[in-house]
Amino acid sequence: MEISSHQSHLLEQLNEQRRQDVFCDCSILVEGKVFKAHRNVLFASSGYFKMLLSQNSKETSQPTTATFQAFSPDTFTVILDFVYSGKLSLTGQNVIEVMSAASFLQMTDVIDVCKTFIKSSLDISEKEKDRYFSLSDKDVNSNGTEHSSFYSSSWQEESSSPHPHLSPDQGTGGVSGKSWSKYNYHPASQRSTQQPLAKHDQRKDSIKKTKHLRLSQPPEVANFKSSKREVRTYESSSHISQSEEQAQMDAEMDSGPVGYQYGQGSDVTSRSFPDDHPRMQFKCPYCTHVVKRKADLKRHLRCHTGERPYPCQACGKRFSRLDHLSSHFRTIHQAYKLICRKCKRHVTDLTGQVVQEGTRRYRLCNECLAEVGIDSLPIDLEAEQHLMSPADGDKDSRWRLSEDENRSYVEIVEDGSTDLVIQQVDDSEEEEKEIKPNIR
DNA sequence: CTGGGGAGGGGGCCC
DNA sequence: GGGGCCCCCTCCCCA
Repeated sequence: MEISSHQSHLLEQLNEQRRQDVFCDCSILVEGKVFKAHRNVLFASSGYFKMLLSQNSKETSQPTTATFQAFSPDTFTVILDFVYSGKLSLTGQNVIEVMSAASFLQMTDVIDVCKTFIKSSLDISEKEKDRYFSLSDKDVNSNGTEHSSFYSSSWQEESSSPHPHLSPDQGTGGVSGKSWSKYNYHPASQRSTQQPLAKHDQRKDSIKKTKHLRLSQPPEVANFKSSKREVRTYESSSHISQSEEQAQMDAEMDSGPVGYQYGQGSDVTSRSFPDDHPRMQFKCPYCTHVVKRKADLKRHLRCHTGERPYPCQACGKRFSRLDHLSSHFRTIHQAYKLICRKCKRHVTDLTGQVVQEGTRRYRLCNECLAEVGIDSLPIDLEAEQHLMSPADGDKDSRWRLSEDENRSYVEIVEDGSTDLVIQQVDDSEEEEKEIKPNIR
């Protein structure tokens, strides 16, 4: 026999105990404000606390204290209220900081809700939403919550390793003495967190990891991806009514715009970036990257969303940035080195072809091509297909091929002065499949 | 095994 | 705000 109200009642009781400071065995100090809580509850709700308390599980006799300085008491209030009630009070003003705090505290549910909240307000995310929420492998948890696919895939792929570099022992102040008192949370701008990856780009994992570790920063830094992975591995006890949450989020969205500006108020700026003067900052909701310009954030976000709106008209390979497409086109399709890779003789497009081998493209003269074998797929044939039938999502006239440009790739190659034809398209599923082999 | 080069990708920043 | 350039990094391939 099961009493359905038991869980909520229990949580209410715990929340009441917290308010009255009854049996609270944990103090969290956030910018001078002390929050009382129960270790058990924190342990069960946050991967961060779980690990910290696990490290100090033998020291249960002493009340513990944690100190955070990067997020505000208000933010932690939202977090703590969620822990004890399952209700997350998100607004356009606090969502970034709540998400940042949640990512540090490894609270997956909160992150997901924040992510959805932000995503729904992002103009660039419209088509991405379609992709992630309808086309890609949906990840629906027990509450019916949808997770963006790249998050879930990342977690699943690497769910085995406990985060190696997020250890309380490596903490900023370290875990002092018997407990984790003085365990400080570094400002977001100083953290090196792992960025969630686009699902198709697993290789970047190692790239970014190495890069970020090298660039940074204190070793105690929480790895964003691995943190979430860890949290997911743990059985999170923090539940949230998604329908309620969605309704709340919708209400929030209706109430006002959600900006990415991080630190509109000097309070936020000075808190999160203590070394900086109060100025406009744009913080990535997926990682701790901070940029000065909104356009740069928009560009940066593509590395998280996997959006590649710039397909190469010659080979179909897609790029997240126009300048990368231009660079690709110059180096690959406007080949300056008109020499046969094999015999090193000068070769034109009449006497040879551009051959693709894996990600490499090079020229071979017809003779060497015959020696190598007919099986080598001339890239030109493939490219011709693309040029002859531009992508369907060509909604913007400025991306359209001009009459002069709208000729076969063979023609273009023959004159040796191929012009870059740029076309911005939607990321439809079909196209995604079509070009997938080209995306590494 | 190693070093060099090609290619892709991300960030900063100027125009 | 977008385009574009520069710089840097990593991965991959090849000699």
